[in-house]
Amino acid sequence: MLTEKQYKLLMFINKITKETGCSPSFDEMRTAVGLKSKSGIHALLTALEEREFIKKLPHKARALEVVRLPKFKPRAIIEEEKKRENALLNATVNIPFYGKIAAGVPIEAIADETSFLPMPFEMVSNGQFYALKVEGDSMVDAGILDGDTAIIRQTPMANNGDIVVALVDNQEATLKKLQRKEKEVWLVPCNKAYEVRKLRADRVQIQGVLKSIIRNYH
Amino acid sequence: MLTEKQYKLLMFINKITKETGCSPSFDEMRTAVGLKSKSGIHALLTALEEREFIKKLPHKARALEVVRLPKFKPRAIIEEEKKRENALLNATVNIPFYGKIAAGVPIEAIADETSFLPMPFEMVSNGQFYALKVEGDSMVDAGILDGDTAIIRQTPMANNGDIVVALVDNQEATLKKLQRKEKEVWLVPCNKAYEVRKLRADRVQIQGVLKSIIRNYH
DNA sequence: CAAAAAAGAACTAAAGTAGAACAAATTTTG
DNA sequence: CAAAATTTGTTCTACTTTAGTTCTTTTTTG
Repeated sequence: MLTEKQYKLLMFINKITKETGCSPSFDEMRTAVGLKSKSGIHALLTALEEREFIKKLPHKARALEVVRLPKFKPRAIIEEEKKRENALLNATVNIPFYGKIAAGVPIEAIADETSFLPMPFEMVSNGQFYALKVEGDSMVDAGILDGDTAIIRQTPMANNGDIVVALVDNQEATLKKLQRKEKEVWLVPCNKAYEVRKLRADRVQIQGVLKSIIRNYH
Repeated sequence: MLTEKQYKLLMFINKITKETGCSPSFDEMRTAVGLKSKSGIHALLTALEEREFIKKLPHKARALEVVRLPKFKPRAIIEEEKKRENALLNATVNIPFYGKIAAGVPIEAIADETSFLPMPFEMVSNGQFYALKVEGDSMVDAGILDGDTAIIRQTPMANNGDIVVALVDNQEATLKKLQRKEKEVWLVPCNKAYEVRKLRADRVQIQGVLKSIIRNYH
């Protein structure tokens, strides 16, 4: 069919002739296409004529005729097709499964050697999510058991009362209820057998907020 | 008719020309079809021209034109498309969402007015599943909280210790731990505040076994 | 192992860009 | 109206970039 420049020129000629009833001059075309010399236009016109998109009367001024245009789909249709394709692709989203939490390793450190967990698109459409396997019983009173899968929204923003993934001293990641007290951060377990950890705020980094718990039996 | 590669290339050319009005270059086609060398494209184009699917001006850049499209897809393409479609369909399965349990209504009775819950295919591939919203706190010690979503495998077969959906007297459906004792069925809550219900076996009907618990925060 | 497909490299050609000289057409004007 | 002026189109050269062709070698595959 055409090269980019040929296409651009053809569309310009078509537009001008439709609008004004007469062909553009070489200099007008030169400007429109963005060249500094007319010779380029001449070459382009020759190419267009060779491909039978225009006809021109040689040695006549402003004597071009658009014979045909490349047939293409309207933008709207193309975009609609893309949307539909996306809707299908979005049926599930694979979120990274980072392994166990409370394993004493920052989450970034294990971010590569991951498997993936397919999640329904609706559940994880807004934001970055990842999954962790819960280890230990420190949250049983919140209905979070050893072996449960936690779906975490990756964000440093959390409110008091949220259950969060907290990284302490860049070392140890745990899932706890968040409670900020002045310059301290309290990591509150949901199990009377455990104690609240009260830490200086700068020692704690929030790596995400609990969005869902999934537990599989058998 | 056409080989897989020829078909793929033809469709690519068609798509690009329709979308942009310009022909793709050899390198673009090379990438699209998945070759590492342009010579292969040349061969494919020659074949396509021989079969009169395209016209090309030799020794001109981006001067291809699609003359016609094939009526039939190569078998390989059909199979590939099916595979991809299946992969997407399998990505999630919609399982029926029957509403609340412990609502005192047999599950069949509400089986029609349902919404659906998309579940990753892997989780619900073997068997018939449905979802229920858990109501009440009778199972909190098993980490099942009020408002949790229970994914149930529809089956009358359950083992001692399984958490099941039990229908009592064809009336009242509850989620409890199962314990069979001789001719009795015990429905064991997981909350010290509740009492075990000991029922004659014929009064109890198992409607499913708990497969998963899903809980969403916020 | 032979035919087909693909890769790779070398080569050739076209496209794009620019500038200038020139020729033909068109318009202006004396 | 005809010469002059001006606009417009053509052609040539030169150079860079992009693209297409062809041939040989390698790999794949039936």
